[in-house]
Amino acid sequence: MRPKNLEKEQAIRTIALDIIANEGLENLSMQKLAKAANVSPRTIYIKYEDKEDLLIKLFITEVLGAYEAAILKGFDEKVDFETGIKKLWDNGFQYLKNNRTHFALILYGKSSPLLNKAYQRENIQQGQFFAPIHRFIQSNVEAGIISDLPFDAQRALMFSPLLDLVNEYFDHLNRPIQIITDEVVSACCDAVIKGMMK
Amino acid sequence: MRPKNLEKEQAIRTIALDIIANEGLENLSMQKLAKAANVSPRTIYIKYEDKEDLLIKLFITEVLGAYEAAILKGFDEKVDFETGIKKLWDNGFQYLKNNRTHFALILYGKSSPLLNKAYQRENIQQGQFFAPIHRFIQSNVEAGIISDLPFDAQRALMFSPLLDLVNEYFDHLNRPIQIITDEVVSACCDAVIKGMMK
DNA sequence: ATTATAAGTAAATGTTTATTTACTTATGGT
DNA sequence: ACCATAAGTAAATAAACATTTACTTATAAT
Repeated sequence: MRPKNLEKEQAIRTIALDIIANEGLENLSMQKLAKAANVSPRTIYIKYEDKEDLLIKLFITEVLGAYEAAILKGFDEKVDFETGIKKLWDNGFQYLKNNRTHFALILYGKSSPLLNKAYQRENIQQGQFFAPIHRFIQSNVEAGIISDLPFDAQRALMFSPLLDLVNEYFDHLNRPIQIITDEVVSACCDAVIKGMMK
Repeated sequence: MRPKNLEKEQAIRTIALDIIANEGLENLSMQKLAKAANVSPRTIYIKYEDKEDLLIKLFITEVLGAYEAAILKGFDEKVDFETGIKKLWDNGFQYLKNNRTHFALILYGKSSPLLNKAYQRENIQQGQFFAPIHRFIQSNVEAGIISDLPFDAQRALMFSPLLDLVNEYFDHLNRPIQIITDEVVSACCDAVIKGMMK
């Protein structure tokens, strides 16, 4: 039997992310995607059941999976709180600013009911995404180093400013001066750490 | 001449927000909206130039305008830092949790290129949105009470955890126990304040 | 070399889309 | 009482949409 052309599969995913980042999720159509990826519409349906299936797999596997791997790269749960958070922030900021199209879909994951439901399902059923971070927070709460709050609240305090800063980073990318520099990000990380510690 | 039916105008806006919140921006169509609002498609085009115009006016005027008014209600720039932030957080959380459909469009404002550009334009040209907050931050920086960072970074530190908490609030709304209570939000606000202060 | 089979294509399907055309209705000013 | 006019409607239009049909192609196993 004829083997799958993995380059085409990758082209479909990459170009789907491009279109979503540049024109918006609401402007991604299967025909536009097929044409841009130099592929017949039918080919997309060989690899994905339908549009919803494509979007969910793109979000969960391609984007969240890679994001999780990047953010946890070299992260050691046993390290002290400040060092750990700094590592996660540094990993996260570097990854997101180098993967604008991934970041765009992550943002849609917070807005789009379809993607949000998929994320929720994934998060509840598997409980795997960010499990090391969950344990890291837990042990620091138990050691009395940070305040005892629900994990969802800790996560909001820890990561949402980072995502917002990346958003500002891209907004400012094409202006005369870049406001969101590595130094600014680092200072914000310090503020987050200070806020969470007892 | 026949006068405008303001109820119909309001119905169009309210139901557009409903559809966006429940089905997603990508599933809002003019015909679906017209049918749901009990109005002819043409009627929408009397009030708005096209779909883009409708979305931008919905976002800027109906949603961001109301959000700004709500968050600044009773806010006094002269008050001390902690009191001021607590007021803004309380106003913001109450407003957003009572206006789920508005909140949904605010989230899309971060993802959708169309709305994001509109917000950026509005923010740069008028510089009015949140101007009192800008001054509040500025004077607290000058008084040496909080760290000196670019305003966009201060805003990220101050408000993005709040938006994330509202998101979690709605995610948990239909589960046995609500995790994001007023107490949790208040504790997060304390963390944000502590982090920003020198 | 042949063949079974999944991968791939171009073109068509019926539906939904944004927007318009041609017409009707309600009302403030005369 | 009427009329000018903008507000409103139902139905139509052409383009774009997700998905399928009918066919061709490449290759691993025989």
